[in-house]
Amino acid sequence: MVENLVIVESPAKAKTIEKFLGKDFRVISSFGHIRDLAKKNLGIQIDKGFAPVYEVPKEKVKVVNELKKNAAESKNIWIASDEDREGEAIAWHIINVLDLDPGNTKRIVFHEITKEAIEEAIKKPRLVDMNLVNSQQARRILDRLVGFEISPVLWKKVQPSLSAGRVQSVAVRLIVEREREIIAFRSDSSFRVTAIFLLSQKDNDTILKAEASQKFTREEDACKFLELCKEAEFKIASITVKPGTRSPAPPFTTSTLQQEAYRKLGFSVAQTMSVAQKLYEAGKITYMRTDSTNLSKLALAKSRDAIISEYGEKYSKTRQFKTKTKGAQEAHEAIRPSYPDKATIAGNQNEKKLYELIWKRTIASQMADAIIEKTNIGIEINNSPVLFSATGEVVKFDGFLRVYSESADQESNDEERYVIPPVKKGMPLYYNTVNATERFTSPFPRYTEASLVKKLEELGIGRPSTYAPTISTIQNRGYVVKEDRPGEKRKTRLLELKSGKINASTKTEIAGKEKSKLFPKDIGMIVNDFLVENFSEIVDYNFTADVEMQFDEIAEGNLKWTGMLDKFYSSFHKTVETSLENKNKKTGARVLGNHPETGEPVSVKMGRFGPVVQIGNQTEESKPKFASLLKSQLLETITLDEALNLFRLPRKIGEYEGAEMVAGIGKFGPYIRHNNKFYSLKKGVDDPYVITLERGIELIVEKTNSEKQKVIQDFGDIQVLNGRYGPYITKEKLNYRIPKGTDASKLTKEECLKIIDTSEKKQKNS
DNA sequence: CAGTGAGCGAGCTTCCGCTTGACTT
Repeated sequence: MVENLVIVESPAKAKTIEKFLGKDFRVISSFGHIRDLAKKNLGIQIDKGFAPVYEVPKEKVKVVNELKKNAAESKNIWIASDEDREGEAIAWHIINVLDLDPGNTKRIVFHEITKEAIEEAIKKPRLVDMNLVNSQQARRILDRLVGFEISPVLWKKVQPSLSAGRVQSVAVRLIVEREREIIAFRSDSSFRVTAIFLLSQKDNDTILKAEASQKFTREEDACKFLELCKEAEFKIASITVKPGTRSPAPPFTTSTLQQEAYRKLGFSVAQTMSVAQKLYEAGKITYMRTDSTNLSKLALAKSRDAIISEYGEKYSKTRQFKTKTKGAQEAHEAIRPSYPDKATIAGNQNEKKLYELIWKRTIASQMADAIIEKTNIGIEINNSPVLFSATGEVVKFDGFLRVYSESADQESNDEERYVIPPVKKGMPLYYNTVNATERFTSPFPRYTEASLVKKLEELGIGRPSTYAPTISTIQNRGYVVKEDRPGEKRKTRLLELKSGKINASTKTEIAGKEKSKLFPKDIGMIVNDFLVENFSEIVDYNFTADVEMQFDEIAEGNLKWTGMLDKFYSSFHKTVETSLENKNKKTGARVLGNHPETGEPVSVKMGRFGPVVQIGNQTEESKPKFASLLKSQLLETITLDEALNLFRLPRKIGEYEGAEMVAGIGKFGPYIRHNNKFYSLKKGVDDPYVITLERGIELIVEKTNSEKQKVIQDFGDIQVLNGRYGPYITKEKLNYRIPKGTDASKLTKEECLKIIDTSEKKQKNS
């Protein structure tokens, strides 16, 4: 018999707590929820007051048995799941599934994993709070109703296997609407005038960079202004110095960690979570799924010590940050190093990098403000009312900046902080260069995974444990895609005034280049439009916030959960039925115009295998012609010309060795086909619309040669091949690594078999 | 690996939030 059994949600937490509590306590984990609505069917008996049908999922049976066994061996049972509505529900499910006595099972909570906090919690056990449990049940059931009633509508009206939900559908909506803003955006340009001034005509080294207060829409006006500058006298008219301070950002929550790890380390949201999980399991950081910016007293004290010993007393400033996020439940601490005195850790590169980021952010949050001095200098011109101004910044005391400063989402175009040379009012200045550069306005940027998480968090949609999975879901469903886009060339004009001469030139720059951004796909746009038309309430940006207010009321005991669901469902279910009334499917169909030669209608729509262009209609005599859209094209924006162009491929380009050569664009990009073999065209070099027979032959020869080099040794069923990462052995479609330092060209068949054998054994053991 | 665009239609797909491994490459 064990005196005390403590049940927590996470096994890593169990391990830590067991150390604090000593011999009389055994600590085990439930691994999160142990029970959920039935997987099959709805799992809700709507006509019986929304009675949920709970079941222990297959993968949780083992855990549940383990919990039962331990419970039977223990005198006192303490349930220490998190203090939020999910945690409360977990406690309630445990009591039910293990058949414990609700009056005699002790519910305890703590927000930080410190000895003090746990001992304190043990002193104040309470009972399970049924109001909180009911608010979780309302949340769970509402999500099931929304997801499992709307998704089947999509299967009927749009395509099978699609999905909709309170969280994912809003995430898709954000991306679709942003894309439409970008599509509708028309760029403007204007000329921005910048100058480099010299303090004396003799000294070329001390310069003052400044910008004109006025921009010019037309090139002639910019040019006229430069003409004035050519003759002008410049003088310093004003100097203003403003002191200011800058404060550190709060310690990391899941969302801010994901954002910073993306901006500073280039990690995807999923990658950040997986590395953080490793650090957590190794005891190096606190829990990584949190919405709280709170630090434990212990962490505050340890950080303070670390700062004072490393940087001195004046760099320390203990702060506690208030969590501002909508709907935050604050069951945990912020994400911080377990031991703030350790600036670095052992581990792989990514673990080290992420740890250091967390360490810096935490430490910086406990450091003094930086003291800044901003200087603004006004420069007058004697022959024009336009002013120039120079701004500079001097850091008087670096404070937290010594360790860390937060990155911004968009790289700003402004030049980095710049130190103004010593100047005096009335001082004359001499221009070195004055440039008028054409600058284009840009639309709102597309979302990255991380900036989407930020936006969702602002709207109070989703939870720390679901940000990463939500982003995967909307990509897996094909609603959105994360990719790079090359951008387009654009011409910009540049006027340069130097040594009394104005020089005009045209430059090309790349506009709209994107890296790892989220783009909507046609099916995402179609589903979104369908949901906005039929379920505007659910995909409203405020829907979650509205129902969250009601869940809070339930948790407070002011609202009955079944009543809340009843009210929601009666109107929601009506919209489900209305949405099924319209017989037509939603295909995103759009008529582009008529074929210039045959006059047949040309249209686009979502077909069975993806978006297609169609020429003509199905009649008794004739079948329509079809062509797939390219990956970069959207149903919504494709033009008649672009659509017709798709029918020019596949294209015969000639004959080679008695067989036809054809150029086309396939699933994996542009190709030529010859003798039923495919050869990829070179990116940025070849174009399937214009590629010639000669170039095609070149590509075929090139590929055949490299294939020849690919086979190093051939023993029939076993081959030694040259791959992307060097030589390897292949047998029955399985690949094996060759030990380092082996000469692949001298391997015998026996040696190969030996390598295969040992590597298979290794795999079995690991 | 790279095509297809209708055809009978059974049976399946799907949500959000808690937690980790078990998988494969």
